[in-house]
Amino acid sequence: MAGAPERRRATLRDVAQKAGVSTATVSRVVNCNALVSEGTRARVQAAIDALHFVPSAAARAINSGRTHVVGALVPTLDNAIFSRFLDALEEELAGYGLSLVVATAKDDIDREAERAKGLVDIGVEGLIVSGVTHSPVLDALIVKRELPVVATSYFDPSYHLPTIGYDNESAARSALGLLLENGHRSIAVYHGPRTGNDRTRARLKAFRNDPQCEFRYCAMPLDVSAASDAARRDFAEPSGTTAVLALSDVLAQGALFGLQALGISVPGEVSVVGIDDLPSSAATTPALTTVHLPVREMGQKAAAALAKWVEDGVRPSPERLETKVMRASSSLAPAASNLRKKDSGMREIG
Amino acid sequence: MAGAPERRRATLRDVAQKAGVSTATVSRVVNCNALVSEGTRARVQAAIDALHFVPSAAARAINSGRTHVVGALVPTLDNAIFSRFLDALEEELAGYGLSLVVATAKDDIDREAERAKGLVDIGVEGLIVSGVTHSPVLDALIVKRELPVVATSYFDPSYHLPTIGYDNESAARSALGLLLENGHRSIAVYHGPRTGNDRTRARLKAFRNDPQCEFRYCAMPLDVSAASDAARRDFAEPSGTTAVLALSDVLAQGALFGLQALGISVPGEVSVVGIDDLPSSAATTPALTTVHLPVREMGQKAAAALAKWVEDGVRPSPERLETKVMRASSSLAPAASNLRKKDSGMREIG
DNA sequence: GGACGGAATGAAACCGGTTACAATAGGCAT
DNA sequence: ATGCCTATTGTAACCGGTTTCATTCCGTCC
Repeated sequence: MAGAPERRRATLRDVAQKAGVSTATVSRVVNCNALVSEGTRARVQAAIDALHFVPSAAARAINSGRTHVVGALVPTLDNAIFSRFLDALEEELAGYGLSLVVATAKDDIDREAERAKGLVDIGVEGLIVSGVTHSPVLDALIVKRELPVVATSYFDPSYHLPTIGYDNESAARSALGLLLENGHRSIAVYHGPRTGNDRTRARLKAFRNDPQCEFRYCAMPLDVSAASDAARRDFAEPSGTTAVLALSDVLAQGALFGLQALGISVPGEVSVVGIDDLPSSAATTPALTTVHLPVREMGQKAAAALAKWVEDGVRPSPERLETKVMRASSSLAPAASNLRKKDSGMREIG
Repeated sequence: MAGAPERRRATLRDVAQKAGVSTATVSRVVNCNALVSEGTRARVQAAIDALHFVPSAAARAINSGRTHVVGALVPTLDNAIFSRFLDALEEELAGYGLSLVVATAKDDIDREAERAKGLVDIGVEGLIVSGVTHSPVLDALIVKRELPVVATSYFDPSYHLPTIGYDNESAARSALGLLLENGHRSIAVYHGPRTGNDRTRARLKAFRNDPQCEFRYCAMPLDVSAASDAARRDFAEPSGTTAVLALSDVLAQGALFGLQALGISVPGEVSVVGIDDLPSSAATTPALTTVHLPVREMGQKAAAALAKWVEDGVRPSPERLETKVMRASSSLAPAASNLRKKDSGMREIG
């Protein structure tokens, strides 16, 4: 048999030897440095091709001190709102020559810290995180490494990391305001898990105890089916509740579908309002009344801010992004009609 | 003024000097090597803490020859089916100690190749790609680097890379079969862009020219609103079309919503069938009849296969994952009733 | 004809870790 | 006291590139 087919990948020295030049020259060729004669360049290039030489990223990184990789920690990828954010983030980061490593925290700050540790271990130069509630372990890591970190989906200029996001409480208040203006006084509030998710907690803060308004809070997994089931349960019997305010569109859509399954008219009998403005929320019938969260813009801004921090050492300022009510009278109607209906009889009899 | 506050990050040698030991000893402490006495370990640890020392990922990578990073190239993140896949992929990869870099190809093979180049430049040890149609540039890169690459969302054992996925044509045929069994003969086929997307092209192959069955193909952006608009346009006037077969659930949901907006009963008047089985497809009213694509399972299998290839050099075998019809009679009903309706008069008159 | 300047190239240090191997010291049996 | 073994630590080579600086070779100019 012939000798072993040489499994180790070719190095710069292999190429240099084969081309009969020094490693410095090969390095120059690889980096398109002009200071190489045409003949030499050709000879080196031939050696490179023959040996299938590809420079080692690690060796380069060790010299430049740069890895050109940043990380993003999101609660989950399995939710359109985060994947949309990441889509914009990735796109924009690529424009800055940065690659994006993703890791999911699953609403668990310990897991988040652990994953962050993993990202630092592979050499990320910066981090994007969601919200402002994190493990002390993560905070320590950030300080120790002097790691550029931008917090998103939240706006809080007093936070120790720059935040680029929206005001969650105010978004929820916008949604609530719509319902109150329309005379709704008995409202079911559908929301995802509170633990490990400060965005949800912030949104819940919008519901001050209001003596003239009754809120029924329903926690559920962040999942269309869960909200659909909840609506079917909650509205199977007439309850006097005239509206569902869902703290995220996934749940609002679920509620809408659940109500439709019961044959309850939206917004004729029950109004539904969401927060997020997913792409699909504009297309449901009726289209969902919701509060738009500018997640694409947030992805772009966060990418730009982190890139500048990583490249130029400029720590970004917090940025507040505006939310906006969408389709204010689509899956939302005045409560009056509903009250009338409630007076006139029970649904299962009528 | 005092001397410059020393901006460079501390290195192993800094720590060694401060602790009065050799770099080898510090390295041992960092790597929890047992061969260090308790006293020395404490002294070194103190120095590490004092200097905020964090080892360089690049320097480690250069020694181990491993970066523990793999890349995934997906068409887009802004579609629940891919983000769901990535969610499973990331989770499973983490279990193997691998981090995931994502890049979006946007259905453009040149952009895909360019992004792949970027991933290799940062040192990924392996790659996940979607489909089997790629740029020669990418193929060359794979060969040159002997890069482990797994192709997903597609099953083709004859392809030069191992594929882990489902048979797209067969999935489409399952969906079509349902409609045919139910007597539908005039079917609108809603699908996303054909260019740059071989999954869509494969699904379209299911529609052989069938003399007794009439297909109307409608290409549109992969987006709920686009399909909703299309349905509103297509079904505004009675057309004899009794069903919509959407090649992805995003479009099926859009069609469903569009039909509902027109007041057309689904499946009473028009049936709708999709492919994907998104989480939300189970919750719509009516729930969507669709063909389940096991994307979570695909994520897990792809992660396991790539991990094994990267770690142990074992090239995986192709794996075919089974698709499955879901809710066969939910948004789908026999065409007979519809034909009757069609005979009895035009909708806008009746 | 000798000094000068620029282009092409090479030698070697260096980046920040890991690790094979050598060296030293202390404990214990003989 | 001598010899051997082990535990601990240090020395230095090495990983695969980049980069500084020196060197060589030419063509020119005076």
